[in-house]
Amino acid sequence: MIDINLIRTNPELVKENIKKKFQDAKLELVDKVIMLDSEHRKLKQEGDALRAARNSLSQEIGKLMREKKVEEANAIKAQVVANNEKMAAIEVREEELGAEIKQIMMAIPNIIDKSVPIGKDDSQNVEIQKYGEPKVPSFEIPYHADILDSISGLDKESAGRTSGEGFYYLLGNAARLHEAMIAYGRDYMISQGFIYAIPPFMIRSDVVNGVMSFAEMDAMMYKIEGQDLFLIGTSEHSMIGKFKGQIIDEKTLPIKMTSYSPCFRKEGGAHGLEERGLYRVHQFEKQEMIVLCKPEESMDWYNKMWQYTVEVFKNLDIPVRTLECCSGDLADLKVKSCDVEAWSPRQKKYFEVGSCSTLGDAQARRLGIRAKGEKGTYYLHTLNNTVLASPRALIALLENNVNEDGSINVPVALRPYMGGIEKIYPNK
RNA sequence: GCAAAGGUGUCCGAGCGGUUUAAGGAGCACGCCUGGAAUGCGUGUUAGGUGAAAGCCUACGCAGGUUCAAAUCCUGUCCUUUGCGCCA
Repeated sequence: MIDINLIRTNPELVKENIKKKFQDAKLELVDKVIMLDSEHRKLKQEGDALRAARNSLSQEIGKLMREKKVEEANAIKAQVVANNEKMAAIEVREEELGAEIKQIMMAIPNIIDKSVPIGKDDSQNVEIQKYGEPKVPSFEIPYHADILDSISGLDKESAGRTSGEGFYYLLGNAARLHEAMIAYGRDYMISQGFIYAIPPFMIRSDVVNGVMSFAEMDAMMYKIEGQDLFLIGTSEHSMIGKFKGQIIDEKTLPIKMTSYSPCFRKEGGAHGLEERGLYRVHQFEKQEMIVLCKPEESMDWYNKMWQYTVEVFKNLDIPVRTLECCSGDLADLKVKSCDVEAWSPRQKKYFEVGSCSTLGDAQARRLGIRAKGEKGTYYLHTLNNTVLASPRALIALLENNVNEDGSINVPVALRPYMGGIEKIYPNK
């Protein structure tokens, strides 16, 4: 959600931005909201005048009552009643307009950063960095579900019976590796000065609405029956929601936190869950990072944050590249965003393992997250990024660390979390 | 889950139908004092909207209601604390 003031003072900029995102259908919203806004303000002024009259007349009644001039007071009461009728009509319209304006404002995309490459869709995303050699070994890398099978690490059949499609049991060393990766990601972020948090795994609808659009919510979030609660799709939701409606002392900025949570996603509309694999599932676990900072610092943080993820994957012996999202692929709330992708030597291409975004003040404006300091009170900037999400990261780990004989190298960084094991051997 | 008490500005906290334009304090900012600081004294300081400005409007957890008038009364709801119950 952008500042309506920007639309008042510079509608062309807002329209230009919509065009850059190839959402021309939304262009008319700008003029429409300007119209509604001016009507709304006019009405508000009328309403304010009426409310002012009511307040002063009511006060006068109070004075007269104290002086026991009951008849005079009653005469004024009649005036206020008449006034109130007019006011009620205006207030209804005022509220309608306000709601309509808010709805449109939610639909108008955030202003993207100047540096964002222009492009229609994800095919035009731009590679900005590569780390490690995307090796294709001389032997054929098995499908990750087969690697997992070889170490008796995966049981989707049982999960199908208990929970249905899109769920899984991770077993033995596979489960341990999965948790080791998360733990390593966690400790890496702690070493970078982030505060570790375990947030609520369910949140209320008002928080959900603050962090995503209704359409996104419907496609992603599981709702708890009979209660106003949703299972989180990422801990970003509860971590940013934590600050809803707060005014934060500027001196405590930046707020840097790394959170762990399971993540639940309906994956509605996605082209199917894989039959055997773990690439797209209803439940995964993620170590996340968030930063809340002053507006002028957000771009620096953005660049630092995705580098953390690259560093984590580098330490797990997984080659990665970073792709910047082009304008058309950027979600409406985001100012700039990139995906960190891991190399798949089996598919001979990269696949997404993390996503880093700065939302500018849009999320903070929706949720009412402000800071107070020398320059007064202002909305602060919010950023979020994946440290590591598994089992997707586990897939990358297995494919990049499996040997021709089927054994799996445990990267040095993970060994402390694996009881010192250096290699995992297949048991069949 | 039951019961009681409570939710007021950045924080603490008073107010419990009209004299609240939300007392008082802490914190913060500025000034005086000082060689410099602490202390002390003085001034300012809730947020949002609207307006050129003066001002006006809105908000006392949230949503409704009663009233000429609601922080204050009523209803619902959420949260917190305490006690009881239940439970890893």
